[in-house]
Amino acid sequence: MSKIIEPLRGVHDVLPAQIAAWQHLERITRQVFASYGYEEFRVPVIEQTQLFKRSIGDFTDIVEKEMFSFVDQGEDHITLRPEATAGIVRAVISNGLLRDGRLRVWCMGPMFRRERPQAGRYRQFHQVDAEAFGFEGPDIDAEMILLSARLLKLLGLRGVSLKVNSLGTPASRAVYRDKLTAYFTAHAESLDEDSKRRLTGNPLRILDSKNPDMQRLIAAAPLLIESLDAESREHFESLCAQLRGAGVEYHVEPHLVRGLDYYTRTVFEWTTDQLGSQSTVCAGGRYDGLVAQLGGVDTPGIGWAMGQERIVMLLEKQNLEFSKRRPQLYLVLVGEQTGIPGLQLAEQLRDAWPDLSLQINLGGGSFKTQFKRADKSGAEFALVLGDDEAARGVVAVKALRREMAQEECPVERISERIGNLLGLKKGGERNHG
RNA sequence: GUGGACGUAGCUCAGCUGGUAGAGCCCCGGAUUGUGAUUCCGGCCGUCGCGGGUUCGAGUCCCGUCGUCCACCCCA
Repeated sequence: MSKIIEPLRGVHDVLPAQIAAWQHLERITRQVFASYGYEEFRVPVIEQTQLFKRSIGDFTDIVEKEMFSFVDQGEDHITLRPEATAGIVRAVISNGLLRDGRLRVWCMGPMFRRERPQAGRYRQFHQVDAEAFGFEGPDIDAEMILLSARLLKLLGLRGVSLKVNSLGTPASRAVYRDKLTAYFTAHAESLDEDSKRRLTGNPLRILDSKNPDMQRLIAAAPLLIESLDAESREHFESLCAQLRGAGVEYHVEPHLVRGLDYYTRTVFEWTTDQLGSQSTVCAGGRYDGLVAQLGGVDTPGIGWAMGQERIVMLLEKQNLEFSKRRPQLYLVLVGEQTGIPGLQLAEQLRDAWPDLSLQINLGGGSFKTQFKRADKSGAEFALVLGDDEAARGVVAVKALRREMAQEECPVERISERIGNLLGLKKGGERNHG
């Protein structure tokens, strides 16, 4: 026996027992995006390293130390995407999708960051991602937030709250940044180590510090919202008015800063207090300069990302139950001559009822053994085909979890009988998936 | 990247101050002829994360390493 191979650090398997929560999330996601008229978009998980450096920012933690980057045999510099926006913007430009001027899309898939793992923070993790291009006004900001709110609500989650803020235009943010740098420099002796480091790199991040000793200093710092240019202020106020109009609760959080360089004006974040320090479940913002920065026609953009693992953790924590897909029928086959008739019976039933789930006993076994398996499968009914039934052209039907006497049914009438017993509909469900 | 806790059967865990491992669940089989979930009986399962060291002897002590988790950093 050779040594078993362990999974890489920070990556996880989603086991069959956990899949119901994931499928619930995926189903609701598709449903909600469809209800807002967003189209699904699928883009590669690998891109040129340069793409992320240019979009996320050279001096962000993500680019500086968290990317899985490598040089392939053709000497291309490749990176596993650490987030979705950059790739989507690239794809939108590459495919000329902005010729229509406007675009609303979403995607779902794995992201990769080489961080120190923790519950709710993994090296391969998954995000649901929404992006919209070509909308100048705050109406799209409101729609994006409403969409995320609806998604969280339909997932059944409780205890998430919304924070919003505006970072202004790059120009007004630069003015604020200078003010802030001056303020913190004047109080440099009270800064902790992390904040001293951030003072030169990204002083806005100091505002985000969790250090209790810093809170006094931060509270007295100049507010970004006071440095906003008039247009950004108006944009933000309009957004807030729309949120109120739509009945969405929010808090203006003047210290809310996103870590990626490309954000402008609106930023927002949904958080929970149920996941320890990994409290953000969904976050995003506007990135008006990014498309131009990546070589496209200057087009405003906005987007958000939702951490699927974090959502699933919340679903599990809140004990939300999802209907498990289990077989409705288990076909017990005992005897020398029942193999082929059994297959034919199963296929006949599947032909008749596309939505039927039927598990066939494979590998033989005594009646007792097979009934044990039937029970464990979760099936509603066991169908029994033994030599005796096969010879007489009948199938025995036994209810496994409801009061009903065992009965026999001629093979030619079994489809109809099963359809009645399980309440199946011809042609199957529509709207599935 | 920094600090800390933990790591024993598939799962949940027990194993006192060092003497070469246990329970429950799960799984498999049986309780007279072709019928499950209960009950009873029996059975399988571990290089005690990995590698070194101390010792006559280590799951138990020491060092290293890998992994998980917590906080920070950062972020979804």
